[in-house]
Order: sequence, then C-alpha cells, then structure tokens
Amino acid sequence: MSVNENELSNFIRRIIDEDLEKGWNDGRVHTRFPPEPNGYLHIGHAMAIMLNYRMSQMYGGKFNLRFDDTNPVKEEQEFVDAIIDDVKWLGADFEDRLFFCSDYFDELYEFAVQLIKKSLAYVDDLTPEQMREYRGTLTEPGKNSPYRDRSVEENLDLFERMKKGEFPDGSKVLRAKIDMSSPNINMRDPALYRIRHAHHHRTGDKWCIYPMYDYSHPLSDALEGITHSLCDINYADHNDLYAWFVKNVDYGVPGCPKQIEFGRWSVSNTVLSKRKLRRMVEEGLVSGWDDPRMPTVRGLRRRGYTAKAIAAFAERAGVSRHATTLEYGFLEHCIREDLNATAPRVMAVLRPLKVVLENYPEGQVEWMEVENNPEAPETGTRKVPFSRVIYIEQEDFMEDPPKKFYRLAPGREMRLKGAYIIKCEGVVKDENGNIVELRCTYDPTSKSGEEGANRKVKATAHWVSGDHAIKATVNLYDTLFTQENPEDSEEGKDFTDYINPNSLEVLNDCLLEPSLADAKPGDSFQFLRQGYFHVDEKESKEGQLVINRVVGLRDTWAKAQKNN
RNA sequence: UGGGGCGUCGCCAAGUUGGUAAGGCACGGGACUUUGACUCCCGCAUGCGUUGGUUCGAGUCCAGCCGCCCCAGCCA
Repeated sequence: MSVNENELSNFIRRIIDEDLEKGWNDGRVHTRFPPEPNGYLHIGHAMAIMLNYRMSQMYGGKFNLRFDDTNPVKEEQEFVDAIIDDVKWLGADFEDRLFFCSDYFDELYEFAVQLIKKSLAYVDDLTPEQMREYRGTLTEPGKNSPYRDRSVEENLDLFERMKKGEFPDGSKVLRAKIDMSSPNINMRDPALYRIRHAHHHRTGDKWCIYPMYDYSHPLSDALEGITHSLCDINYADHNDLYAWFVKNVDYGVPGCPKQIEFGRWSVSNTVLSKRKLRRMVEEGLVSGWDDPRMPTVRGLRRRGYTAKAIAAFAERAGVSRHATTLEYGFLEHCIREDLNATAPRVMAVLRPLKVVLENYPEGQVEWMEVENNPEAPETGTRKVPFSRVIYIEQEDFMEDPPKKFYRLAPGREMRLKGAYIIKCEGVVKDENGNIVELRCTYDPTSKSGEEGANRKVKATAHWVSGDHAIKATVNLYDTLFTQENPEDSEEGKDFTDYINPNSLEVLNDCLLEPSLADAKPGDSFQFLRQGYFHVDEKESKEGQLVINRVVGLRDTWAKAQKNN
C-alpha cells in the first residue's frame, strides 16, 4: 500500500521541516507517547501512538514509550503491562526506550531546588480552597499568595521537610513563581509538587511528594532528548508553561523539546473517554475492557482488527488542529482492505437451511477443490466435501422472491460455489408453516471446472455438507451505540441510553466446513458473503469454536432492500 | 465578559512566496465476476463559516461579523 505524500499530518511535518532547516536540535527528530497508566488504551490513543511513531520513522528519528506516572493514587501496574503490550502489538517500536517519569523523581526534585534557588519557586501554605480564591477567574486577575515572598532559605528548608514527610497531605505545595495576573491561568503560579502520602506502584513509599504533570512533562521530555512533544489540543494553553520550564531549568542534557498540539479524534457510534469506558465495564454493559465491541485496542484486537488496519486508519485519517469525528465505516473499510488480501476463504453457514439433493446418490461424497483466496492465488486450493444433504444460508432462499433477488427460489437455479448448480424443486414446511427443508436436484454436468459449469447462473452461494460440518458459536456485532455521537446526549439523558440493544447477536448452531477443525484462536477467515471472522481465544461450553465477526462485507443487496 | 484554538463536499483531508479547489471514506451509475465481495471505469464543492475590502486575479492578504471547542485540579 503506497502512502500518499500528503497523508499523516502535513502541518506537523511543516513544523519539523522548518526545524530541520534551521538545524535545530542538530537535526534530530525524537518523539514519544506518554500515557498515564490509569486505564486501557483505545483507538484514539492508537492514533496518537501511530502519529508519534510514524513521525519519528519518517525522519529517521526515535520514538519512546514513557509512562506519566506522577499520581500514585490513580495508577496501577496492571495498566502499565497492558499498555506496553498494546503499544508493541500496534507495532510502534520503542526498542529499548521504555521509560517512566518516576525514574526521574530524583532529578525532578533537584530541578525544583534549582528553581527555588533562582527564586522561581516557593512553598505555599494556602489551602486548596484559598488557592482557588487567590487564582482569580477567567476574567479577573489573581492575587499573590501571602507566602509568595518567603526567602530562598525558608523555601529550601520547607521543601526538604515536605519531602521528609513532616507535613500532612494538602497542607503545603511547591509553586512556580510566575505571574498571578497572567491572562493565561496556567501561568498563575502553578503547583509543581503536592504532598501525597501514598504508595506508588514503582517507587513504593520512597516519596510522599509527587510532581505535577505540567512540571514533570517538559522536563521528562528534555531529559530524554525529545525534540517534538506531540500532544492533543487540550494542552495548547499549557504551551507557555512548558516552554517556561524548559527555559528556566538547567537540565544538563543537550537539546530542547517543544510542544506541538494536534486535534483530538473521536469515532462515531462509540465513546472514547476513559471515564465512560470504565462505566461500561463496571456496570456490566460490556463483558470487559476487551469486549469485542469496545473501541479499546484490546477490544479491537479480540474482535479481529489487525494492527496493520489500525495503522492504515490512523495514516489516512490524518490529523489537523481541530477536533474531528471519524466515521466508524472508515475503520471498517480499513480492516476489510487488509483482510480481503489476507484472509483465507472458507465455507461456513451461519443460519443453516437444510437442502436435500434428490438425485444425488446416497452415501456418495465428492471432495471439491476450492481456492483458498482468489486475491492471493499462491495460497492454493483445498478439498471440501460435498454430499446429498447440504446446508445453505436461510437468506439465500426466498419462497416468494421480490424483484432483483436472484438467489434460490422454487423452480430456480443457483450455483453452489466450487460444486454444482442446483435447482429448487420443492419446499418442506413444519406444522407452523416454517420452511425446514428444501428439496432440490443438482445438474451432474455442472461440476465446477467442467464444461457444463460454464453457463450463466445468476447467483452463487456457499454451503456446507451436512455429514461433515462442525458446529460453532458465532458472535455478530453492530456498533455499541445507535447515536453517532453518544457524548452529545440530550438534556436528562445519559450516554448509556444510546447503547445499541442489538450490538451483539449470538448464533449457536453455525456450521463450518471440516477444515476449520484445525482453526486456532487468532485465525481470521472470510466466510464468503458473510464477511470476515476471527477465532476468539475462548471456547464455548461445549468446546466448540467461538468466532467473532470482525466486519461484514459491503452488501449491495442488503442496501437495496433497506432503500425499499 | 479574559486568554487560547478552530471553521474547505455527508465524514476525514490537501491547498504556505495570492493564479483560477488533490486524494480517501461514503454515495450514485456502469463493466467484470463460480463471493450481489474484490477489481476497474464514470459521476460527485463556479465553491472554501459570513460580509465587505485590497488585487488583473483570494480558500490563500486585510477588516468586521457569526459559529464551535478548550482553560479557573494540590488530575493528566
């Protein structure tokens, strides 16, 4: 797949190109993905990961994975492990550059001491409530804290005692001394360190003061030699602060990072906020973070999305400075494109309808040769058994077909892929009038590959031999939400009110061709017209395969029906 | 009402010394087809939030409006 020159964010490339021309940072390009380990990654994160990673690759640079683990009360090792796993799976290769902000706590502490000595930071005793009052509002300037002019010596002493644990949580905070009347509220003496007597998942009980994001992030970037710190537009107001720390701290490492903001992505018919996804899991609205309907990396992966498809999605969607909503169908297009090229074609019937071929000898079995993937002829062929009783999809037969339906109907013919042309001679119904069986005849001269097969028949369907089929459970999915943007809920409505009640349909008695007995978790297939499927790692109670439909095919017949 | 940011086709997105609106998705039409898939053709913004201005010429420059988003955590 060739990538258009224009794809993947021209505006960021323009900035980098200019930096390179100026010889800034010796022409290095070094990016990073900085998650807080407080949840699982979703498709929005995957986009940011691919943006950072591809940007570094495009310029022959490097890419780091760094955890922003500065708030021990929200973070857990479980999430660290899951995130590392997801980033690796996505193919964003950080090589040996896996870092943690918590690894820099000693340096960060020294940098704070440095700022105090420069009279650029002070210990404040204001309570959180008082701090809010002193900060002013969006339209009114703030006022200086009465503790703002403490001497360097006193600040040094107080800060050290904060570190030693002499003060309770919330009693003191280290703040930068910038400008309480700045129109940018982030510059009104932001907090650098707060006291938290809490156990950190990596540093244990070593620290009871923890640095704030605004302070630790630019300096962590600087220490790692990051050149372009890509973050979402929410942080645009923090850019001045970011630059302030980089400028005012002598961090002793060559190079100078800069922050560049990009617009956030959302995806239609789903939600991406961690808070909302967590609710979905905690309220049991989905089976877990890896529910195949979830927009999490783990969910998409279990559903059967490939890293390649997600990378293509990120690449083509691009990025700008404004918030965008990507259509779910665009994601589907990307996975179809990948699976169309790679997924073996296989016969499987989701909603079986019994067909008896009256003129086919009882007990006879023919092994039909069927191609594995016409898109990849080198994958060869395989043998599929054919016999007197076969099953086709219920939807491939209509007793009273409307115009334009050209599959099987009474008196009509249809081709069975790789086998024979059959003709419907009769319909068997139960006492309730439901069709339970079709009586058909087959044309013995129409065997696939032989002369008689070369006649036009309007439709071709997949099928499975009754004596040879194996059973499976198949999960069909639809979008999790009916609303294009569930976040935009009306007054008095919760986003969960828009959950699609039909987002999951379980089919228990699907029939698969016998070669699927060897299928392993993680394998993907195309069940011809039924779309692309992925074997789940879990088995059903009866030990059958559980198969997730990744995505259906583009279906012009279904669309035509819908438009009627 | 302070500051920051954003507005190009239904959804993304190119457009950057002003020169006469790329591409993808979706959609419509057609060809091909032992997957109504795939593939391949064709079509799809006299228009770039809006109103004026500058100019031979403006999505691109200027001015004014309109609309949307973000910021007042000892969260990230």
